[in-house]
Amino acid sequence: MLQQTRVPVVVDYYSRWMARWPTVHSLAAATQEEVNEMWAGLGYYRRARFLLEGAKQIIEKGEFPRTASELRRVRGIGDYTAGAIASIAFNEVVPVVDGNVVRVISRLYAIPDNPKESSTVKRFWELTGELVDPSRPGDFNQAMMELGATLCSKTKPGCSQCPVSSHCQALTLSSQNTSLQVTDFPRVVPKAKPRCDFAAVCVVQIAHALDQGVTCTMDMDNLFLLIKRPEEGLLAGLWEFPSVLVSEGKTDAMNRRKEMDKYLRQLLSIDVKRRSSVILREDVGQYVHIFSHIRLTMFVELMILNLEDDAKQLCKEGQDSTKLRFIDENAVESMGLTSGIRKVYNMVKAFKDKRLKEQSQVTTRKRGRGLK
DNA sequence: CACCCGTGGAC
DNA sequence: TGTCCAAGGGT
Repeated sequence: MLQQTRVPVVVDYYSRWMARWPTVHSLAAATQEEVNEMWAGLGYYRRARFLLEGAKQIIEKGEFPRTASELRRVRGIGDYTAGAIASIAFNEVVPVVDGNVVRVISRLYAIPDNPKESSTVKRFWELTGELVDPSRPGDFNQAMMELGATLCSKTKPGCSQCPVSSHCQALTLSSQNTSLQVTDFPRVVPKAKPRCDFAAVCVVQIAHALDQGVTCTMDMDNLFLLIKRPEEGLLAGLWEFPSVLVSEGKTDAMNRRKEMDKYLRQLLSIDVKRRSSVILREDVGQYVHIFSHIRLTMFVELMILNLEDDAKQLCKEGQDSTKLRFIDENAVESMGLTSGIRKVYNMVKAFKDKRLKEQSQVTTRKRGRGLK
């Protein structure tokens, strides 16, 4: 959980996770779906899949791996995690190199090289390996990480209080050369700008047959259509509202609806337009979700349908419940959604609330006139 | 080696 | 408001 994720973000997830799956055995018996739901909102969802795979691997093996090289073979465990478990849990004398250690080491040895380059990474591991305290490798590794996380911070290092400042070559250099500072280490490497994607998102709500008219759109029994994303790639295997990527030049309302209609037709095996009465279809707004490598602009629309009975039946028959589900409002709010999809849902909900308020005002005014 | 894969807190 | 990046790993 802590891979590329800060402790404060993780703690609650960790508690819930460990309460539900306290042992490797119990986790190995869980389903991918359960694991996804528990992980929802934490990001880097492959970690959840790998953790489940890893647990199964270990059960298959029959014993928990106790050395870094054995741990390294488990799914989702790389050099860092293998070293951390081996040293902290089993006292193996091996180093760990995470983002914090990279900062500490690159300053201690005044390493000007690109910290992402493999040769430099190799050097970090070698240098840290020379320093590990053989009697307390776990404590040493945690101390190195803690030093990097606190005193030896990225922008404001507390060199005056640092217990190893007398060994720090970056500090020495900075005192000799005014143009060079401790914070120049590790070298900053420019990263690629995120690409821009555009998506049409349609929150499809199936109204009850009895519920005619917009006044019923807040009915708790109304169903939302959710789709399971492909098992590979971005947000793999997670649930979302029907979405289609559109090219940058075709983000206008007409093109978006055209693409969405095509998608829904294929998805539900029916022609939505012909087999339903559209109670409401309206643009809700757009939301820009920032991933680490993608800037995704989502154009959100709300569509409330009243399907003909036979079309509803077709939907049920045509739907593969492992890829497509109709879920009521309560369940949507309690289920595991990605943070972007949750944002979209809240947007739509606010939109409906506003609509309902406007409508009740209209009703009140009408009633007022009637009484006169 | 370059790129893919989320999220939110800090500054 | 924008930028950075965290207890990284896989392909």
